[in-house]
Amino acid sequence: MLTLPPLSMQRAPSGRHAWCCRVNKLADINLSEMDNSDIEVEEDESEWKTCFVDSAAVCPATSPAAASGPVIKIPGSAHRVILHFDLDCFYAQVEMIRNPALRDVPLGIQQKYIIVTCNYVARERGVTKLMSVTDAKEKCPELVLVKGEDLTHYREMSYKVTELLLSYCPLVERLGFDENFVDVTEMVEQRLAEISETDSFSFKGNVFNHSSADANASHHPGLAIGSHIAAEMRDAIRSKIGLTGCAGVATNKLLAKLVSGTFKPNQQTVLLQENVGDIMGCLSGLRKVPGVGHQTAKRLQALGLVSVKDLQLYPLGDLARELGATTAQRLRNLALGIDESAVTPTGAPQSLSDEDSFKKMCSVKEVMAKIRELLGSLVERMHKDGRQPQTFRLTIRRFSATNKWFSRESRQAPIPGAVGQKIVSGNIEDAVSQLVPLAVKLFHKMVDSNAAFHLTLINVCFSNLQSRGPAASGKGAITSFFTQSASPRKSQISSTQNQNNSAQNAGSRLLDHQISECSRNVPPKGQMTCNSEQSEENYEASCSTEGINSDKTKPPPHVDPEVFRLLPEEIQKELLSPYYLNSLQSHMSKHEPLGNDSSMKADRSRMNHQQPAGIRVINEENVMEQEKLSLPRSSDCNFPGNVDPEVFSELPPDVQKELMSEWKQQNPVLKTPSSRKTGKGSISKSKDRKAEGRSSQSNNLLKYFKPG
DNA sequence: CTGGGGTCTT
DNA sequence: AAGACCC
Repeated sequence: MLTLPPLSMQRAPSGRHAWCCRVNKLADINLSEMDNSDIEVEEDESEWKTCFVDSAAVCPATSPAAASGPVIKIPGSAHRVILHFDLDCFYAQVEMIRNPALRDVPLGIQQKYIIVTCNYVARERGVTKLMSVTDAKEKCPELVLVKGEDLTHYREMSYKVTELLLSYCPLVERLGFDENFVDVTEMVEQRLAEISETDSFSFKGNVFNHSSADANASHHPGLAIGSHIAAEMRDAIRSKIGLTGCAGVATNKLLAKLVSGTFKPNQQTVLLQENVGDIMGCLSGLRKVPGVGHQTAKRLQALGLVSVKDLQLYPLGDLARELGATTAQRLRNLALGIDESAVTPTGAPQSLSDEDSFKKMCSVKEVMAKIRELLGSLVERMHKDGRQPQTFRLTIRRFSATNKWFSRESRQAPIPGAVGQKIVSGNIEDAVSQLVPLAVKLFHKMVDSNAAFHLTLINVCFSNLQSRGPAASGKGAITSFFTQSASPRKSQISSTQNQNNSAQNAGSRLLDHQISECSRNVPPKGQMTCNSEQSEENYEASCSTEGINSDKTKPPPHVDPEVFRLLPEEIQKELLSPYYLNSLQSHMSKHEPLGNDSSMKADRSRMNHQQPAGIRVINEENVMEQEKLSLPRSSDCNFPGNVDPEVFSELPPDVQKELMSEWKQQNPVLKTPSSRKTGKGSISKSKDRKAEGRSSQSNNLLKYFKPG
């Protein structure tokens, strides 16, 4: 079934600024062997030249006729504006926020024997990602190490970033903890419609392979506006959360991701269609293409393909014979910079797992102890999530001299309902006690404990996560908003993504609505002159969410939720005050002593701006004029509650001020009652499973978006 | 002496 | 259940 965007997507009758970009894109690539599939794509991509702004009216009539193959394509899908955000040395940044004294020292985040990431001070001294501790200490003896095996803080900060992005736009897809894709096509169209003809376009940040002289933004209005949106979002991430990162602006996920890494750190870059060939050609090898992993690269190398150009020029038929038609086409498209994949809202996670690796474990006793330990933290996380896991999986890695770094084995089993309910209700101890024997049973399906064994990793995982039924007590408008049943999933074909879809987007749509109310006074264009203090005031006056959220306040971790709910709102608020939480925190924990440096100066942004080799670019302006650009958009983004007051005092005054202003609002958090759709009697085929899962989980997602 | 997570497909 | 991919 093909679901088209509703015609009610009211678009101002502005034909004037339609995106009449010149589309030379693939012409830049010197392809001697263009075949039919390329032509099809070509037609599709060029279509948007001619039918843009009034696409809602044009699409239904034209798209079936235009389709040359079995796949129906909507012209609107060709002119997407996709952003990719990539936080700078994410774990290191989180640790530097937790302890600002780390900002000025070379810092490495250590997991076992590996430096998984490091700050830029350390990079200046030759430390790199995924370097062994030994090598790193050799390169940089003063390197300060922080253990990073516990991902809790990183996970929390990661979801704050995703939530902030969701407050602008519902189409946010996570990739790992530190990257997000955002499809801002609709936002761009909205702003385009509001633009007056006297306005001129400009790019924010870098433009790949262009200098300021020749990057003409008026030829690329969509990307130009996208670059301003990206700048606003990056600035929000910095001012509200305290993290810096890069962004890429392009017409698909592949290109957005590739271009976001061309200026690092803390910069952003636009890729124009005319430079697609350039950026693909710049890649040093096929492995650099996202989607081409180790195995695929090896198979391609066996065919004599090592560069992106090799793959572009390799006959598609030959490739299909080796890898299958689908994979062949996909890989070739990737090599050409073509990627039609949609930005799929990630929603709440599909699984939660906890693992530990070690040199040697050979006794059942040790195994049981480790399983119990892992289960303890996993069950607690699962409880906080609120959903009930239906499946448990145990994974091990055995030591073996040959092939030791790969190959894990796993066994899984259903979780008895009673155990699942204990997790949900918070009976952690009992749940763990009942899960341990289950895990041991699975363990013995893999390992004969009579014989000798040698494990190097154990992983425990909950999956098939199901939401509870609606909360017993009526909670008002928001709850009913969330408890709508899932609507039929839109067809995959529609990659112009319909945001007015259903409960699936309920949470972010609510936020989105608040935001558009907020931003009505904000000039749609990037060159705004609004002063941030005034913006904050406007925001507080017009966009408070207190009334909506006030009965969903979540108690601090040390307070019984039942008791907390009974307290007067004033008291609740006081308990939630960051100062209260902080004072508690400072009594309960202290910072790790810092190896050598005691200069507590919190000097942010001494990042050096490096240029990518062999790429001609310009730094059009200093991208972030931070103080001026901040837009009052996010409705409920709170700085982490577990900030030490001392740490806070080290922050730069401007950041402190912004944080204070955030905290003052201290938006109580949506506690999400969840909806459980009726099974609908389907043995969900994996395509549907994804859709169903996402829609039922959208409300749970909010759980990850609350202040610690 | 290559983490501790995740995703989706086969 | 394994294997591919991503960070």
